[in-house]
Amino acid sequence: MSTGDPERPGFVLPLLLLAGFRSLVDDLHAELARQGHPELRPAHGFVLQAVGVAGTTASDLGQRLGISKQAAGKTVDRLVALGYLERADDPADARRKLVRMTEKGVDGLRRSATIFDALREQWVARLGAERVAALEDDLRAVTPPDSFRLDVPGWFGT
Amino acid sequence: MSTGDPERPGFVLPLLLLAGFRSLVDDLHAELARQGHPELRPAHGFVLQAVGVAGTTASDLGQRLGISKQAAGKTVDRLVALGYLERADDPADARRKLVRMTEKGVDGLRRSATIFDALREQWVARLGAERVAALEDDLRAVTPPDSFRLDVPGWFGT
DNA sequence: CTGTTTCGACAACCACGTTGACCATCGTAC
DNA sequence: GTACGATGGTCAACGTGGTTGTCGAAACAG
Repeated sequence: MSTGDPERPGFVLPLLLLAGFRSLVDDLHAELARQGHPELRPAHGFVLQAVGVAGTTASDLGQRLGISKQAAGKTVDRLVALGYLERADDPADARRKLVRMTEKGVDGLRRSATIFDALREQWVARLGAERVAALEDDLRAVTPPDSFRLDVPGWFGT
Repeated sequence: MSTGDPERPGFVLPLLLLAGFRSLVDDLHAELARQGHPELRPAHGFVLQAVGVAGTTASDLGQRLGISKQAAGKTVDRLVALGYLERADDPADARRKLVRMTEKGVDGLRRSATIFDALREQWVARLGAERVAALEDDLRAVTPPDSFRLDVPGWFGT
């Protein structure tokens, strides 16, 4: 931080983690915008990932993301409006509405993966493959295995 | 991710970074709640940090956090309502309203620092001091030096 | 004294989350 | 076969953390 205060050691670790994450995500979306997906927002990639190629329902999506079914439904609405997802009726159950990726959605997700791979390569180029692998191993060791959620209540919120 | 898809290598790095950050922040706020600060939200710590012991103004705060002065003002409103910040007139400039931490604010910030220190110690206990230091060094090497911002547009937003 | 800049506030809006309520449908148990 | 509980989707109201645009009051430079 730029504030002139103590700079307790503990503060820098979370800040660095956040900075690393933000750095990757910012770079990803700058590149995605260049590749024809300027509307894709950081959270959208996670949602597309959670929808998966097989498709899902809003309720299930909510569970996967650790958010309410209503929130999941709203997010799906936005992605549908942007053309990344589409809804279809489930012939076997009239209550359910299947959520599937469109071609555009698949393209966005595929490009995201490719760009993330390239960004990881940049880290490897700068740090060396072992350091990056060690970083991942260490983070895996200190984070709960189920923490691939994307709830981030309110982001940071509520 | 639990989705049965390719698991491109690039995807896991940002996810791990986020998981590490979230893990620290979640633990921090669980402990802060236990220590009498249940209302403190993740973003608030960064704001208090940015306000600093010297105090500041809403506009300046916005610049430090990389957000608009209006957004900074609203955040200050909330922290004031919670009793963590207070506003005072600037005797030298009738336009400005100084923003300062209250005793409660100082207490919350001090406790946050202490808890973060303890959490870092847990990582050291699990990974060893050199690995944690290496992790920090590596992250510093791959993130822009100015990236201690807390804008996170919209979270992840807008 | 006048014009420009700056600060704080207000209003409208958006993204993303929350609860609570409600209706339609499905599956089961009787 | 029907009544009933569980499930899926949606609507409404709300909270938080952002955005932009406008505006008045105070400061400052000419």
